[in-house]
Amino acid sequence: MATKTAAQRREQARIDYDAFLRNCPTNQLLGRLSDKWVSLVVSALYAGPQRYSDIGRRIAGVSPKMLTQTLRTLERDGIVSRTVTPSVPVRVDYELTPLGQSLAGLLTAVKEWAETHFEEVRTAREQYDGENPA
Amino acid sequence: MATKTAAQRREQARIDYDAFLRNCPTNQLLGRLSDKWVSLVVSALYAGPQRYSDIGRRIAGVSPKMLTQTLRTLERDGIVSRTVTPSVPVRVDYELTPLGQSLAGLLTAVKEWAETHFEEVRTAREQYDGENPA
DNA sequence: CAGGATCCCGTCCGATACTG
DNA sequence: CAGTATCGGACGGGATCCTG
Repeated sequence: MATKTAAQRREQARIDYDAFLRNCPTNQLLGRLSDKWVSLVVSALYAGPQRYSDIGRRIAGVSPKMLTQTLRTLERDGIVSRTVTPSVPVRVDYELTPLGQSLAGLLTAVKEWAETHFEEVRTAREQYDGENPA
Repeated sequence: MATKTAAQRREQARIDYDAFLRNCPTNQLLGRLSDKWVSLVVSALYAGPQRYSDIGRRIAGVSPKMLTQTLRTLERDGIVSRTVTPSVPVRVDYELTPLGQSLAGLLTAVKEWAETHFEEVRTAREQYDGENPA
């Protein structure tokens, strides 16, 4: 049979739609920006250009792996730029691009919100947990 | 032996420090806010109070599970409030709390940044991929 | 309508060890 | 100093089915 059933057509539509969603560009990008390490790295660089290890020292608890990984994707996305100075030992500096600058203010604001409103969130949690016994 | 070796002391310090980091409150909170679904839900509610299924319809590709899970944690954190109207069928409305309102502007700004600057990021990626062969 | 429960697979990421 | 490589456990989150 060359014709498809309604169920088959619906299934195909669902597959197409899912593929579209996975490729949905802006959602993908938002997913990238919605990353704890991205926020922290970009906020750190907001203070000015810095070396790899300086960034690592500024951000508590980041592993070399995540730091490199985050910096690489940010470089690929045109948000940070990477400059290698071939001395001994090697020196690598990172800084925000103009595009990155435009983002940094926003992410830093979110980070600062987390810092300033943490107490309110904490008390909200306690109240919620009190009202909703385990 | 009651005394500890230097290595043991260092190890203990590392464990304590790790525990501190895991509990580091603001970083934890930032991790929560740095969530794709949180951004989308809060941005959606920024337009005003809405029903569960309305939010689901506004956000492309969200599963009931993630929607509920996200709304629950946001409610627990005092960012959204949940109102049940016991009719038939049941009706549940969500809206931002004042605390949530103060956050929503920031997250919406990030979401809009992703939408407006997507093209720049895309071309940056293409250039990067061209310069850095696989 | 607004979810809860369960299964389960992919990926994230921390720990560890090695290199130019 | 600034990474790279690999392993393995944890967990996010989609699919599916069920309920008040």
